[in-house]
Amino acid sequence: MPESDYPDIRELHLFSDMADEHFLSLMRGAYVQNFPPQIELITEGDPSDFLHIILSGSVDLFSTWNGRETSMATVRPISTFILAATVKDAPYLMSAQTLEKSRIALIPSQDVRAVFDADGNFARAIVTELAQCYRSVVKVQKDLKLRTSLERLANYLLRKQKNAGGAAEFDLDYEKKRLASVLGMTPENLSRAFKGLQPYGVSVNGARVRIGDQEDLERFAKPNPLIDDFTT
Amino acid sequence: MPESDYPDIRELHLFSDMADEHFLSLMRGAYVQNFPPQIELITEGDPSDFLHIILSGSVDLFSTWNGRETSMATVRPISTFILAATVKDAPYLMSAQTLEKSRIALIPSQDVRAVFDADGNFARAIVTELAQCYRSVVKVQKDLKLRTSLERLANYLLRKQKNAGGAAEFDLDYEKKRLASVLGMTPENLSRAFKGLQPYGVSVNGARVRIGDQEDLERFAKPNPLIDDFTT
DNA sequence: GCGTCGACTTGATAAATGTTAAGCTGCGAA
DNA sequence: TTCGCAGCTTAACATTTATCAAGTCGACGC
Repeated sequence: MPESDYPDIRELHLFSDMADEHFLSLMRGAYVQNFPPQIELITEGDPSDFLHIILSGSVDLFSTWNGRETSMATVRPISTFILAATVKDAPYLMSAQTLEKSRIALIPSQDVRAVFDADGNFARAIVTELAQCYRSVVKVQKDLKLRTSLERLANYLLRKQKNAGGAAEFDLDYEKKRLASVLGMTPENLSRAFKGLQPYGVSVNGARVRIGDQEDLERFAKPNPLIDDFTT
Repeated sequence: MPESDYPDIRELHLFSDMADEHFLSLMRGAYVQNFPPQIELITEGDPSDFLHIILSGSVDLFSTWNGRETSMATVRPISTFILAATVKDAPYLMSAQTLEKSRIALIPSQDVRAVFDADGNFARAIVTELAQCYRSVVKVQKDLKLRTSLERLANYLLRKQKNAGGAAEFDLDYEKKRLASVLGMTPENLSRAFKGLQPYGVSVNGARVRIGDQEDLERFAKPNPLIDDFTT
């Protein structure tokens, strides 16, 4: 891996507290690759040979069963993914494909496990990261089980709006087909759901969303930090 | 905590490799309590003051939103729960209530975090535990998003059967109302789903389930280790 | 400009799931 | 024993969501 990439990775919470010696040993075995869009990086069920770190671009994590497919999450820079499979030395549970041109660092899983055994700070950082991941998935599960698709969309839009600094207008950051899959519905149903939110002041034009009356939408969506706040 | 409880807890993977000194310091601050059935041990949103370890009985983890409630998981001895909230010092995401008379150990969260900082072996054990929890929730999410309720029930029954040693008959281990909630459906729909599995040789009498033709049911259920095998 | 393609939308219809209400059944208390 | 109740089932109906089939629209290449 080019040394110019070291600082970005070193800044990641996961690597910031570990000993230099261990960090360098991880980096020596790692390499960086550029991938075009729509490349399948990982296939679920395969052994977890590498811990992946996305440096630029974006990656979709998805799963399939019996001819069906669903999008589980989207990964954006700079973060790792498939950490749990790496530390457990277990098969990947999700597949991964690039959504756009992406730069990705790959660290051999056995190196990660070796350093994890040797460096307590690294182990502790992994704990924090995994706890975060776990809590995020629990929130998604609550979202899926407790809300209708209309409510999921409404809360999704409010979260995006918050991310966009609270602006009344913002852009969806991926295609609607994928958004539908993330929210656990069909594209057709997503179209209808957007219509269903019009009475609460939501309008859409392509990828551009406008929330006319945030309070009105919130009265309907009833956002809850124990489901919608992914920072805690 | 009575010293007679130490060995059971010490055997838990989470505590088996840590230094004696640290284990004892955790136990000194801990205590054990017996709870009657239907007692709410934890309320979601509360600060995570204790790591809980269930020594006997069983505990339901559930969540609520907007007047709705869903069962997220059931915890059985001997294991910990609410580990992620403890290590992150973040609010509980789920509530917990005893299903039956239960004996539960409580370790102050701040003690866990302190020992976690001091003991690398403990930190590593927490990583393995959290990775396991994370992967389990991902599997549940795949189950929810990729399968219909009939398919979820069919695969649930096959998993239970495996747990029961492959016997053709076995007992459901909690009431159907709760099972319905775990599987993400209403009790009425669960009744219909059991009927819907009759053509595949499933019969039910109270809590007793009989799988007449396992292969036939498997042809319908299409179980997949990346969803249904909770040991990896 | 023209055609083509993919993303999205729309409407009609079907399937899955939830809701409401009623009734059954087994069990424990009076 | 009888009553009352909780858990479960059933049936009718309502709602939600998916599926299928057109149809619109805009981007792109030729």
